[in-house]
Amino acid sequence: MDELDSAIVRELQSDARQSNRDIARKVGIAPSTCLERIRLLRRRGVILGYHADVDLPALNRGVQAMVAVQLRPLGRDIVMSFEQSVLALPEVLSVYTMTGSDDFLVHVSAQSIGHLHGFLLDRFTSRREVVSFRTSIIYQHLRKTAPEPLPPAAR
Amino acid sequence: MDELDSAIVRELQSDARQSNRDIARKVGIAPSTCLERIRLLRRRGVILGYHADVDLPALNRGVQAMVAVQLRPLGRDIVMSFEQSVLALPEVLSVYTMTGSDDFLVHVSAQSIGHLHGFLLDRFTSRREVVSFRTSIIYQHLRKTAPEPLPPAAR
DNA sequence: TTTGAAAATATCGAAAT
DNA sequence: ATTTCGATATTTTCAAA
Repeated sequence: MDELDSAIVRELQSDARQSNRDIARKVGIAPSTCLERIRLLRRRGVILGYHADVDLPALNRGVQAMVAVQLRPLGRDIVMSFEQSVLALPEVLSVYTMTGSDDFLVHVSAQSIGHLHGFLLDRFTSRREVVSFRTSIIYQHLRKTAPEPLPPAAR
Repeated sequence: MDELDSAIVRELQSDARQSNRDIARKVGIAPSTCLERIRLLRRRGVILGYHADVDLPALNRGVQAMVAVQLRPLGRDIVMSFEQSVLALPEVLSVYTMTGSDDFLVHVSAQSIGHLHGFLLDRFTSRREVVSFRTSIIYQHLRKTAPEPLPPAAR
């Protein structure tokens, strides 16, 4: 993971669909070298995948919310089964498992406030392991598409 | 946004770097048609971009946290300036602006717990508009890379 | 939407730096 | 280790049907 790898990763973060040739030119190496570097980054698990970022309203998902969930008892099986089954629901975008008074944050999106409400009533109130949940509507979600490597040593 | 567009979007969500030709074959149309559809999806703003998904530990970002922030007063200028300046910090991955007792959730990652602590002390305690913030360490973040379109009508 | 042809690109091996 | 070159396969791209 040298400076070259970082530069390649940065390019693929900002536009994953540009040609290998363009990336090679921008970072200043031969296309064959670039191709091999990208393959290694993929194989080493540095690059996990390439995904189109899609406008949520265009997918009929105009309303976003964050649901803070408390689960009891907090056994391994119950936690893992909750994570997996919740992530499998169409409305769910991601699941954060965390410390603190809430055990999970579930990022969801739905067609409307009404659909969101129905979804929560159907999928969360019915779960016996869910002790409580609080829902916050998301006005805006700003995401950084190309997080940079952080410096290793000093501060 | 017909069934064909959905199929193309789904392919680009799951692997944004596969060739137009492969996508065309999978969804059962000619490559030229597929190319034109992709261009239109891009121009219409359905597809916002293509981004490599990078392993956070490989970027020296082994520790993730969610910071719930309260801001006062909640004027437009203060809110927007907070969102932008926070997102510009290297450690910040995304900012959720929301309803509820917390005004923002800031998703951050850092080299270590120590770095995270230092970052929070330096960048949040010093802000006069930040009334309070609570930090939760994220054990795991499961993200759905290909959210599907939700059905338009019934429930 | 498709076909077909030209241009651009990806891919690989081998040799060179 | 990386690069350059060359040769081939694949892909993109666009004009025309």
